[in-house]
Amino acid sequence: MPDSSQDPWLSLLEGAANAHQNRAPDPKQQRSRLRKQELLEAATRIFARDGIAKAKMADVAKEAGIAVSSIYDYYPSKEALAYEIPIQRLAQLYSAFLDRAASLLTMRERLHLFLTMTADHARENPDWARLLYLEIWPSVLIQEARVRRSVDDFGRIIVAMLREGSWRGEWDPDLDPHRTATILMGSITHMLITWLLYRRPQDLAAATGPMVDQLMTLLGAGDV
Amino acid sequence: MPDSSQDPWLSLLEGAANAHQNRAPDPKQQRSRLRKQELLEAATRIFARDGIAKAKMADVAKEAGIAVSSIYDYYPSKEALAYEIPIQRLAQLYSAFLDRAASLLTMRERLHLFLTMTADHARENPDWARLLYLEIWPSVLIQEARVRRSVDDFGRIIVAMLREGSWRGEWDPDLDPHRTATILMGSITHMLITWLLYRRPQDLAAATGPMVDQLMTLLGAGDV
DNA sequence: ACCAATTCCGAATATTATTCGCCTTTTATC
DNA sequence: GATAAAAGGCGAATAATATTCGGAATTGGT
Repeated sequence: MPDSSQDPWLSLLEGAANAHQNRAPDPKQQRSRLRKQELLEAATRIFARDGIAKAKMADVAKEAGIAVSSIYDYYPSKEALAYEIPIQRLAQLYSAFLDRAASLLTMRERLHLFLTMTADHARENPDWARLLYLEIWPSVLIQEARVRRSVDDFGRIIVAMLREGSWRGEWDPDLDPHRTATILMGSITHMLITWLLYRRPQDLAAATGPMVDQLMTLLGAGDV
Repeated sequence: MPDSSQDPWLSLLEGAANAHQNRAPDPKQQRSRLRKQELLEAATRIFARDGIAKAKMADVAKEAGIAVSSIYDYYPSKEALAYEIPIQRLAQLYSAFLDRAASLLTMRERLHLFLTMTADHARENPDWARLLYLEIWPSVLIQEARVRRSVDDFGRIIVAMLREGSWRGEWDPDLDPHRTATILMGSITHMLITWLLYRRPQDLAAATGPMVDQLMTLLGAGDV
């Protein structure tokens, strides 16, 4: 295990990758654990199709093949059910990035990878992405700490990587990390939103590379 | 009046500035027209505070000082009421930009002004901005043509200005206008979302200039 | 095989958007 | 300024749907 105490961005990332851990223990019976996961996946499909507000618990129950009232044995409310969805997969993304980032040498490469993986992750999980980017990310209503943290970690990771790169001299040390992070995150999420709503660009995978390349030019050249 | 047939971006902008025109005629009685506007403003406050989904029509009615059932004399549903809000003010923004853009000479200056005015408009109308950027813009659910058009016009205007600037040689003609527009819009809206949710940066007015400047460097230098 | 905990479900309950019927106010016309 | 027609206003139903409740069925451990 790398010594994360030396790298603030790394320890932040490790924390984010583990943030999905429930405080509540898993259900006792095996049947229940399976059902809980099935239910979450059924809910993802229904919520992505109809939007959280308009989706009916009756439809979720039918999709999952259980009774409406049984949903409440697993999640206390429709909201709680909806908010559980992004947490798991965001943590997966952070975790996968953690693995692959280790073998890279520069922060520039890592930043490039992080943005690319974010787009790929959305492309591979479009239902989840609809829910996250179109409904949950910008929601005024989310007070629940775990959700907020998962989402905010995204920005914190980018800011930390930008700081680390400045420190290492990979780009202009005067670059404002928050402003630059806003540009990077905003551009990627806006590309994803456009794709989710209109399927443009048609070939998201092909469009991601040039987009990230153009964004990286913002960083300019460093003194290395 | 300028000859908009020569400038695609200009005719687009003129169309957008007039898009708020209702097809339905205004109510006959003056009392009613005032009430309708008051109701819209009361609804803006309540929806911004609670979110559209959680806001109660009873609260909107109380805020507006009328009976719940009277709301339905003006708007056919809660959704229709919510969606009316962004249309009006977006058209105001486009219209104000149209006025001020006329006196500028370069597309670079116009693009700069458009982005700056967008941020200022949100800062001056935070309730409206919460509704637009946090709830309506990314909503999966919006099929209503007028709302969708108002929002999409924003992107179309930027793309048209980018094309015009390329044509005039103000920047690299190979710049992909859609990709660049995604970066510009995404960055600005993400900055606004962060401000609306967390009030960071604290001084949005002061942060807007540097943000727009940094974005404009993406365009590079042209052959002029 | 049996017990206790868990899971499941149909039937209430509660909340809230929307509709309805009737009364009041305004506007137009003379 | 009287009157009728139209528009505006509201309290009381109605309807849709999230959530709770009580008890039956299932499971896992012994």
